[in-house]
Amino acid sequence: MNGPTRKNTIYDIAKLCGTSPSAVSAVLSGNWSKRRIRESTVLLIRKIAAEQGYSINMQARGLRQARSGLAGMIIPLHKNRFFSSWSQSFGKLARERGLCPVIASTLRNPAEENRIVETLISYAVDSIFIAGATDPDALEALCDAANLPHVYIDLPGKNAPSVVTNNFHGAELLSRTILRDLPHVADPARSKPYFFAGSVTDYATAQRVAGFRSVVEENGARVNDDQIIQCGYSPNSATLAITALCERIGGLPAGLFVNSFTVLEGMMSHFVKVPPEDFSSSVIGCFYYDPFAAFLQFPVYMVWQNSSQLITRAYELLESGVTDPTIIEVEPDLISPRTIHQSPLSELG
Amino acid sequence: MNGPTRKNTIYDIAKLCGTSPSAVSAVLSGNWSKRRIRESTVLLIRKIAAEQGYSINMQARGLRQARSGLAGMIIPLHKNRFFSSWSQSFGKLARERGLCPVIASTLRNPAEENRIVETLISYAVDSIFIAGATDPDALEALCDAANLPHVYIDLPGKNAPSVVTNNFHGAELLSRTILRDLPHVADPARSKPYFFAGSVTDYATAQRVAGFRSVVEENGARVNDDQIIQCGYSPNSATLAITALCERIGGLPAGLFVNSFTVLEGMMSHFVKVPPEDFSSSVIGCFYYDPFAAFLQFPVYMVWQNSSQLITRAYELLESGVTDPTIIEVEPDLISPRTIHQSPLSELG
DNA sequence: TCCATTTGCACAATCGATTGTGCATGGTGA
DNA sequence: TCACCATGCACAATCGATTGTGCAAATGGA
Repeated sequence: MNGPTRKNTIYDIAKLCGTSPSAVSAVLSGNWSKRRIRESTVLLIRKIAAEQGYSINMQARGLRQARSGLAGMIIPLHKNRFFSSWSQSFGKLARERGLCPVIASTLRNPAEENRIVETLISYAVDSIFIAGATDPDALEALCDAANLPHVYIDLPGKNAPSVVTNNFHGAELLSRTILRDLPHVADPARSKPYFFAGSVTDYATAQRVAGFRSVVEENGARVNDDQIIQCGYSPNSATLAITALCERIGGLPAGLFVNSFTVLEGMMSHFVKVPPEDFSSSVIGCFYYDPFAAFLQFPVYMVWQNSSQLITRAYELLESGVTDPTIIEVEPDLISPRTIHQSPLSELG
Repeated sequence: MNGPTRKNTIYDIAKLCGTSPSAVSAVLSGNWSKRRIRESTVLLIRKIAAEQGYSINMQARGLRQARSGLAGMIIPLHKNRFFSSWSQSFGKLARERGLCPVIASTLRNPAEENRIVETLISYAVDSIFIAGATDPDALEALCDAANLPHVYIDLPGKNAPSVVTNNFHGAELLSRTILRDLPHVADPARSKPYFFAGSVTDYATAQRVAGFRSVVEENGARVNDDQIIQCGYSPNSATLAITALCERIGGLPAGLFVNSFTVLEGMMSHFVKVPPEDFSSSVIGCFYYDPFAAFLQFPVYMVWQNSSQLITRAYELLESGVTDPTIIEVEPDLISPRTIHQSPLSELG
């Protein structure tokens, strides 16, 4: 509208109104009553500011107030249904609080994780949500040095509060279902449930393996080492791993506990070569929910992790000022095959 | 390490080094040679700054330089494979340029779109990528008033450059495949291909319908209005729409062109009730790629949109200083059923 | 030896907001 | 009439960086 040359400031508005910049600031920042600005002045300043399309410079405000209004979050990846549902909730809650969300992905690269947290600190974010960090302790040190409130999501940190999915319960739920439906197979090697783990050194995976183990033992059986298969998280290695297993035991196992979405994705490349009828002697569960996985050629039980709860609890922790390493657990849900799960965000598709 | 009370500034570092703050600034911002700072001084300042864990205050720098180093992007939704692959590329390229990505989701709400762009302007982002806006012109006005460079993604704007998928070509590719494989069905109502459109007022959808129509007419047939079904984008309404169509024409149509991921998701609720053998007289294509959709109970042809190219081109436009309403088109690829497409990002799973 | 450069910084203004303080002005009560 | 208080602002310092300018000391050439 005005001049494309420069954005206007409270000084410009003040000149146009015939008032001082401090009056403009007081009016536009909402504390004009504290400063006893006359109502007519308030209206005038508001009118002129609106006419001029004034927009506050948050850098200047942040500098003065030592509070940026930015809410930081790091996630491993945007391009992932799981993490992106966290960002979605995070962004929503940030906006509701008048904050501007800054969500950066680290690509699971520890060096990049550090750099990104440093960047967020440079921009003076008021808090950080750390989700799926590979080296939480290093980030912890950075945040502590900068005196920056932070909360861990899904992977607990040492000296700060965390919100995690109750992986043990979720794994129990899924394992019980698998064992309940476990078809009878004569071959002992094929009659057992197998756990495709990605990597058991992950916090979440370790908890899930524990839940799986507990349910198997509840049923009077035992879990041998060969039932826990660590194939990493890349689809390719998952393809190789399931192919190798099926060759070794002479077919699909009676039960499959798949720990991750990418592992299931990789298995698909093997499954398409399996005759459909073979799936009738196999029950598959995945610690992950996907609407298409719900409609594959064979039934898949899934676990849905409540991302909205996860983020809501994390904000609550932050706002309650907790800094102890409290851990809050959120319960996941079991989703039956051929079910479209209606998450609170699903209508946004 | 030091005091948890306050972050240290160039003034603190200067005091510790016995130099002036301007020397510290020059050294840490990299233009110490321009300012003829002695090398020994450079090393000293760097050493002390590192020891103290100094981190620059980007608010102060941005205020002074009138350049924040923030790269803004708005998308409708994080929780969507499609948009999140854009954010992934956007974040990567921003980081490579030393920028901090700020990606906000608008939930397709025009009011929120406006508020978010205003917020980004307040934070003085250096540029904005506008993806999937519902009201591009309103955002255009805001950006123009703030003199802010911006590029449109996937949906062209009026007065600024845009990068879009070549929806016409993509639709031609998919339509040709559908028509090539179209099974012979006696019933004329069932023998035709149907286009499930979401809403034809969308720019992208209109282009795709045109591509579909062009291929059908190339084959000497015509597209009747009842072949273009506008069912919105919610899974629920898609379920109802496909159910209604199948009832009306007495079964699955010979060809189905599904315009969107969420529409396909909604159709699944109907498809699971369809006997598997019925799919043999039907060919399905979807303008969207999903690894699980690649392995459904029936074959689905898919179109993969090159998100990495889309974003790369957009950065190129921005950096070349183009402000005309140029439109750059990126070619999509056809993906056959039972194929896992290896996108440049897929190894990150 | 002396003037002219060059070197190596320090000083102070500046970006645009917030905020502590101070000061006219007007009204009120004694 | 005068002291006194409330009202309605304006002034100036401040946040932490950048940057134009100035100036002493060192260096070099004649």
